[in-house]
Amino acid sequence: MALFELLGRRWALRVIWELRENRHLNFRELLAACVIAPSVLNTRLAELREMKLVQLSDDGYALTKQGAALLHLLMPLHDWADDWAKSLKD
Amino acid sequence: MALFELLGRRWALRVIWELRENRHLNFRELLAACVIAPSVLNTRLAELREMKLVQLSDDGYALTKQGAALLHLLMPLHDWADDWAKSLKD
DNA sequence: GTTTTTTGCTATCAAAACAGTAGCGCACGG
DNA sequence: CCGTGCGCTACTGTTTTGATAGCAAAAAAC
Repeated sequence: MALFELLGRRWALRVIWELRENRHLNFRELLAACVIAPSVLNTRLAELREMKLVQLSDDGYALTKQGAALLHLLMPLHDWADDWAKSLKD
Repeated sequence: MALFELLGRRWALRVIWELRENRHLNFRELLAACVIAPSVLNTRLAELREMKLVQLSDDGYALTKQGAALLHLLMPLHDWADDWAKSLKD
């Protein structure tokens, strides 16, 4: 389960999420979107690039084909999180 | 996205994974299954219990209904990880 | 063609999280 | 009592993260 090791790092999921819908964000936009320290963002981006989930193109960072596929699987999780958050309030 | 904060912690996903298929594992079994420090496992379990994803019953730790629902969404991710791991070797 | 701005990224250092090992307190069976 | 198994804590050292400042290079503006 190398995936758990990758996703079980702070901001990994968040970065992928911010690049949803084929968004292209540059370093500083990602920085602002996540509200994260640049040093951490940089190491996380390096890992995600190493893993071929994210790539840096001319107009900013974006998901690779595989990254997009992963995000696609993550979407239902997002809906679940809403219900879950609601149920926690009880 | 409070979910990202929860899952973006080491071993959180792994613990949920180890409790798949309605398994009931006690503290030491989880310890052995994950190969993790007891202090970390304990804080992770505390968080997961707080989040109502895991519960401690008479015969060990197990997923709550919501935890099981989350795991269910995580399963396809597991399959994807296989393909992904293969494609990384190229 | 030299300032100015923008961009990806690094340096530094403090705080928090994690890892590894030992062991405690409690319940239960004998 | 005494051992066993349980959930869990204490302690110490390492790694990761957080926060701020700033650099080098390229593009833009003047």
